[in-house]
Amino acid sequence: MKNAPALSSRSEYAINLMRRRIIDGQSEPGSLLAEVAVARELGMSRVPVREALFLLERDGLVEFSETGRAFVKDLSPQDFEELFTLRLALEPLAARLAAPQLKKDASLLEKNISITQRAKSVKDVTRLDLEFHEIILDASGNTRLLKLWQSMRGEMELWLGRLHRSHHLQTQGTLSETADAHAAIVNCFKTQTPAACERLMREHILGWREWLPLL
Amino acid sequence: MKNAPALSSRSEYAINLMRRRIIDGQSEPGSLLAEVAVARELGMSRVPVREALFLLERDGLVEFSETGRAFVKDLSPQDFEELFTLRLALEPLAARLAAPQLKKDASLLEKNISITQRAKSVKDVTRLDLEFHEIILDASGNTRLLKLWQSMRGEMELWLGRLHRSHHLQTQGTLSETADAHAAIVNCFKTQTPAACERLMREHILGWREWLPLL
DNA sequence: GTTCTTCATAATGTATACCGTTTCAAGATT
DNA sequence: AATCTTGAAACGGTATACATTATGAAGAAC
Repeated sequence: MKNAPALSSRSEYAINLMRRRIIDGQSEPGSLLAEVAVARELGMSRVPVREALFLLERDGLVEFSETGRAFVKDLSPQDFEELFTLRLALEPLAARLAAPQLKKDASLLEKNISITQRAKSVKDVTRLDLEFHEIILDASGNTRLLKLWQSMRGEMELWLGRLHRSHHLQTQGTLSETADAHAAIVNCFKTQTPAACERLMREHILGWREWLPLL
Repeated sequence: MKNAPALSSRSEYAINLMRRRIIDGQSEPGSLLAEVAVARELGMSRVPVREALFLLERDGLVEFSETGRAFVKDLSPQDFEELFTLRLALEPLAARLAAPQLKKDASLLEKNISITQRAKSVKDVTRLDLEFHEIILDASGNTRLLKLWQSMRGEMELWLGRLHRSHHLQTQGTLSETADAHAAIVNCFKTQTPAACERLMREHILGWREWLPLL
């Protein structure tokens, strides 16, 4: 038809494009994502678009009405509180489970920190921060735990993106503080017990929450 | 409790049927669920079947190969351990969050217990047990917490179903013990603090784990 | 002005058809 | 016997077409 779908499959292409548009705020929260309109714009049929919308709903970036229409998710402060509550429940657990593995090999975390220290934009640091945490979830060895966390990641990116666009968070302090806090966590993994790692991660998440504008 | 698109009839029908077949063990673990075959058997086209398979994957009853073929999930003991770990993380939290609400009104829980006391089959008690817990998750007021739990429910039913079929659990003791334990939890909600409810729920989940054959 | 009705439009639900890829077993090769 | 080919059948990815329902604005009734 029109433009060649770059990535492996069309639905994957549709997912990535819509995902970015939603997180970057190009798609208005609450706006309708009609299958035909999206399909025509992306140069494909409704079928892969439909599939993409299903997967984006799983990631919390899209929500369906009772009659099956897809809308760009409009997160509320309460939604964010829910996400925070779940991070606080899942991440310290993941840190404890991952501790034995990360004590042996924390190279991925260290590499992430080293890149973070050189990062310049808030956007990059946000992404690297999430990746740091995801490395830990992955190292926990609990595939379901990882998947649950990943299912919330999109919503967190969405929330943080909107926050950055509206509030212009002060970047100077947070950039280095993020790397420092992460370095402390890595040190804990290398020298302390799993229970200690769990406690530190809990404090880290609590601190992260304190940081954000209350809105 | 509506999710995703309307699923007015056909895809919903397909979901319910396949779901039951998988949990009841009529569909062999690891067997292929080819879209054409299922569609022809259920008297519909591939489209609603395809949608049903996607949603069943979200519920952990189906898994896709890299090339997109759907198979009946084959749970391993490790899978069950993961589920247990997550229940232990999420349910005590839910109990604490739900405590204020349930202190005011525990009628749904009490009704569930009353039905459980009169239940005869292990199958019924298993279902009522899960419903009891889901009532608490629902009362927590955290919609994401509830959804995460629901996404694991299918796998738990699947595991328990296979367990019952292979081990013939002794039913006499567990039937009444389930109702008794649940009654104690309700009493805790009505008279104790949220933190106490959280601790009791943790003990309850740990006890539940002890019960099951190790396999 | 407000509420109810109507109805064209728009959107999803579903079916069918085509195409490319994967699969797997029969046959070839060593 | 074990391994490597190979090709037809099976299967999923996608497009298109049709069916059904929801939506929302314009008009009717009060």
